[in-house]
Amino acid sequence: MKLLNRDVDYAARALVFMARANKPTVSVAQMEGTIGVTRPFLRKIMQKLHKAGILVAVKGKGGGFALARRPETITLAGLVAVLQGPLKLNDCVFRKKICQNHGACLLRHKIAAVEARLISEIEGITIKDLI
Amino acid sequence: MKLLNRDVDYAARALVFMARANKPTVSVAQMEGTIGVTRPFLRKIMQKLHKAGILVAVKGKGGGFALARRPETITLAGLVAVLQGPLKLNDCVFRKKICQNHGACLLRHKIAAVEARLISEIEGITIKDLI
DNA sequence: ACATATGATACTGCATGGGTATCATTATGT
DNA sequence: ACATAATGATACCCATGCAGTATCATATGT
Repeated sequence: MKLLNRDVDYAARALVFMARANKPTVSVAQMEGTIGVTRPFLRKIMQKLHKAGILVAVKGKGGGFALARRPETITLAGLVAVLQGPLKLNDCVFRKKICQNHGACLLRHKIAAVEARLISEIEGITIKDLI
Repeated sequence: MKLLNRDVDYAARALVFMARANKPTVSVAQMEGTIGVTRPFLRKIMQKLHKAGILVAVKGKGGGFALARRPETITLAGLVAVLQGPLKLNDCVFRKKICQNHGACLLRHKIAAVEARLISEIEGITIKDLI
């Protein structure tokens, strides 16, 4: 099981790169070498971050992306939510059925608590922490 | 992302069933209805648990499985280890390469800490807790 | 012998993640 | 105007892993 998929991993690196760059915009072409990923792949990630309001995009020659917020307000939990969807440690196999098995329900309950703590931990990690 | 796959989920239910049954052995046929899973599928899970030393198996008519240890010593972390492989939240995309990106390494470091806490939490959940 | 168990293994179908390709749109510089 | 450099949007492919099935071998109680 992976907590972070590659999108989140690359996104974190790209955002750190941008936070350090201290320029109006940074293009994907300027990052791809350092990040170590192909341009189309990184672009797809950046576009998702843009749609999510984490990045500002400037089209056209000389354009690129910029952080839409300060690094300390961009959390790992936010990146995970955008690039992986919500964390659901608690994906119950019962789904639509009514849960008759008390043991399993206790399990849900306990896992939900673990999930909540996990989320609060990754909410506490920001891009600023990674610079 | 799922913390627990179905194997672990069904395994937990089966082990709780067995702990409650208070019989020398419980066969898969006796459990399948309550657990809500087909016999061959549950058997595969039980066999893994047997190989891992969590269950004792008795072959032949009237046979079945029994817990090899007391419920309070069978942890969720143990089931995960057997049925999903080790938790690696920290699957670094750099792998063989030397990590040159400081930001990413800070990320590893922080995720490793999260992982350690997560594991200790699921080590604290036992079958006895679910009965 | 037969019915009932587990042991072991191989196979299939499907969902997901990782990654690529393509075309459209927008802005800049000459 | 035109070439260039950038993002926007989408569709697609492929490898992997999960979920589930099927089959045969082995052991045991009646």
